[in-house]
Amino acid sequence: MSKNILKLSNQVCFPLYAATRQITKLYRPMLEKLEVTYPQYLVLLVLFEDVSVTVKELGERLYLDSGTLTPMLKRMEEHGLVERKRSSKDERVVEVSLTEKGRSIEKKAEEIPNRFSKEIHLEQDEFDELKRLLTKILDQV
Amino acid sequence: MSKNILKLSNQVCFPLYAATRQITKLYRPMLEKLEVTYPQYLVLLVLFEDVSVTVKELGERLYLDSGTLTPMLKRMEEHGLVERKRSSKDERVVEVSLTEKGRSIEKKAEEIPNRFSKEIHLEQDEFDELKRLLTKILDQV
DNA sequence: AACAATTAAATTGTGTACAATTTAATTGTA
DNA sequence: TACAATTAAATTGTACACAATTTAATTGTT
Repeated sequence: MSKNILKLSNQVCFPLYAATRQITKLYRPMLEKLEVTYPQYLVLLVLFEDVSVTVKELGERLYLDSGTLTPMLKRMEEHGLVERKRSSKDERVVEVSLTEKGRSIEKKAEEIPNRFSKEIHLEQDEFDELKRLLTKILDQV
Repeated sequence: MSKNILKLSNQVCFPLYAATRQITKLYRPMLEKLEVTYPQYLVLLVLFEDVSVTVKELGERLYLDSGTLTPMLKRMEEHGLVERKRSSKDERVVEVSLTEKGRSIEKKAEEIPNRFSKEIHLEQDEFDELKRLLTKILDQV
C-alpha cells in the first residue's frame, strides 16, 4: 500500500546513494597508492584529457562548485600534483594544470578502471546499460 | 586507445557519483520543507518501517558507520525528530526511535518519491533495471 | 570615462563520510 | 571468579559537498 512507497527497498535513490559510496570504498585502496582521493582522481582524469582547465570548466565537467574545488585543488597543489595559476588574460580565472609528478601518475591511473571492472561482476551489456541510464539521468537534471 | 580507458565518459563510476549528487540536489527543496537532509530522510524511512532500531542496525541498513550516524542522530535528536536511548539490557547499545514529531512527518515524506519519479524521465522498466543493477552491485561489494 | 551588472573564485558555515582510535560494557574461557 | 577478547558507540582527524555570501576583475551601458 501507500506505506510501501517509503520502503528503502522500493527506492531507486537509496541504492544509487549506497552503491556510489561502496564503490568509492572499493577504489580507495587503489587510489591510496597514488595518494589521491576519488574526487581528486576525477580531477586528474580531466587533466589527462586536457592540458589545462579553469576551475569553472572543472566544475562543469565534474558537477562540482568552487566551494568544493578550491580547497581540493589547494590540497592537490600542496601534494605537488597540480599547479594553479591566475590567467593573465583574465585575473578572475584560475587555470589548473598537472605538474610533472601529476603527469607521472597517468600510467598507474590507467590500471584502476580495469581492476575495478573485475571486482564488480557485471556483464558488459549491464555495464553499458547502467552507464546509459545514469547518463540519461544526468542529462535531465 | 589505452588513453580512452581514462576518459570520464567511458567510466561507470563517474556518472554514478555525479548522478547521485545531482539527484540529492533534486531532493533537497522537498526535504527542506521537512527540515531534514537526504541521509536523515533515509533514517526516517528505516524508522517508518521499524519502530526502533539500534545504531548498528541503522548502519547495516544504510551502509553507514557510527562515525557518521552518531553526530547525525544527535542533530536529529536536537531537532526533535528522534529519540536516542541506551538499551537497559545492554548498555553498549543505543536504540533509536521516532518522536511524535518525527512520526508526524510520514505523510509528507510519502509524497516525495512520487514527485521525484516525475522529475526523472525514465520509463518504469528503466527504473526497475537501474534498481536491479545497483542492487546487484551493492550485494557484491 | 563612470559605474552598474555580471562573472569567477574564494570564503563561511553546516552536514555528511569514513578510517582509525578510544571508551565502556559484555562475553568467553582458563 | 578473573581477565582477555570482543562488541557497540563515541571520538578524532581529514576530506568532501554545497548553499550563501564575499571579493575582485571584467563587461556592458549610458
